[in-house]
Amino acid sequence: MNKPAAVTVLAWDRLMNAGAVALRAARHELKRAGMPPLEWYDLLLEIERRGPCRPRDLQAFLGMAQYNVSRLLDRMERRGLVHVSACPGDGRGQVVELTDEGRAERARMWPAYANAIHGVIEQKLDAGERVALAGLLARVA
Amino acid sequence: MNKPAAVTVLAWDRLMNAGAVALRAARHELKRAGMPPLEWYDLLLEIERRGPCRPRDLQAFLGMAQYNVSRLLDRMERRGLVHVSACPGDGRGQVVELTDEGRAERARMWPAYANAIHGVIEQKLDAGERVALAGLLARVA
DNA sequence: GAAATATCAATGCCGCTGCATCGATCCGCG
DNA sequence: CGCGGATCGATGCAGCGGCATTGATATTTC
Repeated sequence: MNKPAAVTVLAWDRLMNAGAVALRAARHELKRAGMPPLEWYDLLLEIERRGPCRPRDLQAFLGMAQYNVSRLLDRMERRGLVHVSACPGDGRGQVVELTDEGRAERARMWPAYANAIHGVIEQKLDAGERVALAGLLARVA
Repeated sequence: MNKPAAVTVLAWDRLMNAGAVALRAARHELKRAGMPPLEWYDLLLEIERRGPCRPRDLQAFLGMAQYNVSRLLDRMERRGLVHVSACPGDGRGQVVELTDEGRAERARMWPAYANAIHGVIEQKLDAGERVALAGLLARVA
């Protein structure tokens, strides 16, 4: 069994904590602005960046569970943010693409999201620290 | 509106990512070992450290929602890990304390939890980096 | 080319979370 | 003391997430 050093546990605790704080902040800002849940943003942005893509790819890129992608897409399609169609060349699969409204909604969400990012990162760390943090966290994930 | 700098967004992304990775690892290890959910550990540890305490304090210390504390305690009491009794001096309140079984369960959970910590932090960062990371994250949260 | 295997996505079931609200108790102020 | 407001914790309801399984199609194997 691995008995982690004290500093390891400290870093872990702070990571869990900072992660929770960041999550809460993002959700709070989005809710405050009357926007959809945080997960929608990630999905919308991913599709916007990659163009039309398949659910199983979104699943892989975003690290989501298969059934969550399935249901999330379902909800988002019902609100007209994405369009899901059969995949040419693979009868099992689908292709997901953004609607104009989806693109617009993503853009509307950004300011609220940005507020959270600003409050959690920009307001608390100077430029050098941000670089250092990004570097260290890159090695973790 | 605050338009965060690119490095700010990068740090944010990596924080969200690392946080998710850590969470997944911890939950995975606990599940693999047939242990209770991650949240139970935090609650058990908090009570173990502070001694008997009141739900509303646990709520504050752990940053949980009131109703989640309430229901979590309820589940844990039913499994015999904590004991909840009326609070002397405040007819509304309660006092929560660990049972022996609660203490034992917390101890049993630790190795699985430690595996996750080891895999996410210790295996990926050297001692100096761990200190640096802990320092930076402390400023965030 | 037929049968076994793997991949893709959906879904029924249950437990947990978020939200709003409630009942009970406590506290402050006149 | 008595009333109004605050605090503590529980809970009904609805929505989301985890798990296991299914149905459909594609791919591999012989």
